[in-house]
Amino acid sequence: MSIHGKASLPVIKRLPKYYRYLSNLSKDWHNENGHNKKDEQNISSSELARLMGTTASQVRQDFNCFGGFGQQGVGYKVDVLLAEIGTLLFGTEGERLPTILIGAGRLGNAVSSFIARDTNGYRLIGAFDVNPALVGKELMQGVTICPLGELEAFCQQHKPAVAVLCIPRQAAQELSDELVRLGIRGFWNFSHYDLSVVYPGVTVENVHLGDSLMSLGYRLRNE
Amino acid sequence: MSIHGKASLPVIKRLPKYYRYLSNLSKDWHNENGHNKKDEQNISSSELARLMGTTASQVRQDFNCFGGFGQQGVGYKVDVLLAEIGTLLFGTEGERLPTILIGAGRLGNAVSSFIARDTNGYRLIGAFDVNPALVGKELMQGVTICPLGELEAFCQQHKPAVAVLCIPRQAAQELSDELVRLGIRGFWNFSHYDLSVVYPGVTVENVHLGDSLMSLGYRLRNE
DNA sequence: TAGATTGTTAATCGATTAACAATC
DNA sequence: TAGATTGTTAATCGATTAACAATC
Repeated sequence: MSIHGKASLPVIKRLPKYYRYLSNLSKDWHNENGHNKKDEQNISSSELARLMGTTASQVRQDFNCFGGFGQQGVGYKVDVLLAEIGTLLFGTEGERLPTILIGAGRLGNAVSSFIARDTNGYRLIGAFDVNPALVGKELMQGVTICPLGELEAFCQQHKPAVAVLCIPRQAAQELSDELVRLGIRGFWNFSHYDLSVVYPGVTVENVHLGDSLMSLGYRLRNE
Repeated sequence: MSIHGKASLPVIKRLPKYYRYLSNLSKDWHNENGHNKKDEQNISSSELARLMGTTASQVRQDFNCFGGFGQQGVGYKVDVLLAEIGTLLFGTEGERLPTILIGAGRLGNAVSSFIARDTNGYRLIGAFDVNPALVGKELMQGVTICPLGELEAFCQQHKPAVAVLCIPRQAAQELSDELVRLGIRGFWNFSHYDLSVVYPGVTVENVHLGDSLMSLGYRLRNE
C-alpha cells in the first residue's frame, strides 16, 4: 500500500483532515436506515473535495501517493479508504507509540486527557514533573506522576518514542539534549522552544500554541 | 510600514518565529555587560538565518514585505525589527483583540491562563460554559464563567472579535453559525471542527491539536 | 575607498490544478 | 455500450533560493 510512497509533507499534513471527514461520512451512513448489508458507501473525489473545500485533483493526487484504492467510474469505498488512512496514521494496534508527558501542570493535564480520549496511535506510559506537590498523583489510570529524576531510568526500561512537552521554554531548552540522548524520536512541543533547529535529524512537530494565535491576530488586523 | 503589504500566508506564519528569535537575541544582549548605552545591536540576515535554520534570502524577502528596515553593509537593528514585528503581530496597546472563551473545562482553563500569560494582542473578556458546576467560578481575575445563555447579550454589549473554542466537536458545529452571526471574526479552534469550510469568508485559525499529533505519528512510522 | 550586507530581480523548485486517456 | 470517475501526465502557479547591483 505505501509502496508508491512519495508523500510530501503537505500531503501528510492533510491526512488527518481526510480521516476526520471520512469518519463523519461513515458515521452518518451507518446511522441511516435502509442500507442493505451488502451496500457499499462510495464517494467521488469531487464530492469529497466539495465537502472539504479543496479540489478533486488534489484529492486524487493525495490518495495516489499511497496506492490507488479507488474504482474508476464509481469512486472510493469510504470504509476501505478510512481503514487505509487510519493504518497510515495510527499504525496497527500493536504499534501504538509509547509516549511520555513532561510537565503535568494545567496544560499537561488537559493534554494528557486529550491524548487518552481523542487520539489513536499513542499510548501514554509515563508522566514527569519537577513540582513535588504533583509527584505521586495519578494523572490517569495507570499513569502516576514521577519526579524528573526518574526520567533516565524510566526511559532505559520502557523506551518511549515520543515526548509531549508542557513545560516552560527554558526548561525545554535544558532538557532537549537529554531527551534525545535517552532515545526520544519525536516531540509534541508546547514549550515555545525550537527543538527542530537544535536537532535537525529528529522528527519534531512543534505546536507553538502562541504562534498560531499571533498569526491569527495579524490576519484579523491586516486583512 | 505595512505599505509594501503583500505578505503571503507562509510569510505571516513565520512572523512569530522571527519574533521569538529576536526577543531572545535582544534579551541576551541586554543581559550582557559592557555595552555602551549608545551601542546598537545589529544582526545580519545570514546570521539570523543560521540561527533559525533557514536561508538569508528568505529572511530578507520576508522582511521586505513590510518595508526595508535594514541597513546595507550593517544588517538589521534588533530592537527596531522586534518592535516592528511586534506591532504587526499585536497591534498597539489599545488594539488588543477582545476575546471570549467558550468551554471552561480543563483545556479551556489551561488555554485561558496561557492567553493571559504568554500572548500579547489579546484581551480575554468573557468565558462561557454549559456546565452549571462551572458557572459563577472566577476563571481569572475579572473573568467569571457565565452560562451559555448569556452569550448573545454579552456579544451585543462587548463586541468580542475572537472566540477560543474548547468544546467538543459537536458543540462547535452547533454553535458556529451563532458565533459568526454575533460578530465573531476569528476563531482559535480546539474542537476538531472545520469552521473554515463552513465560513470561507471568516478568518479562522484551526488548531486541531489532534491533527498535528497524527501527522507526527505518520512521520515517525514511515520516515 | 573597500568590505559588507541589504533590497530586488531572476532562476529554480515544488505543490497545486487542469486535462485526458484508461477503465470500471 | 455509454457514463462516470479514476490514475496519471502536463501546465500553472506560487514560494523559495540564488544572484547581483545599490549603498551604507
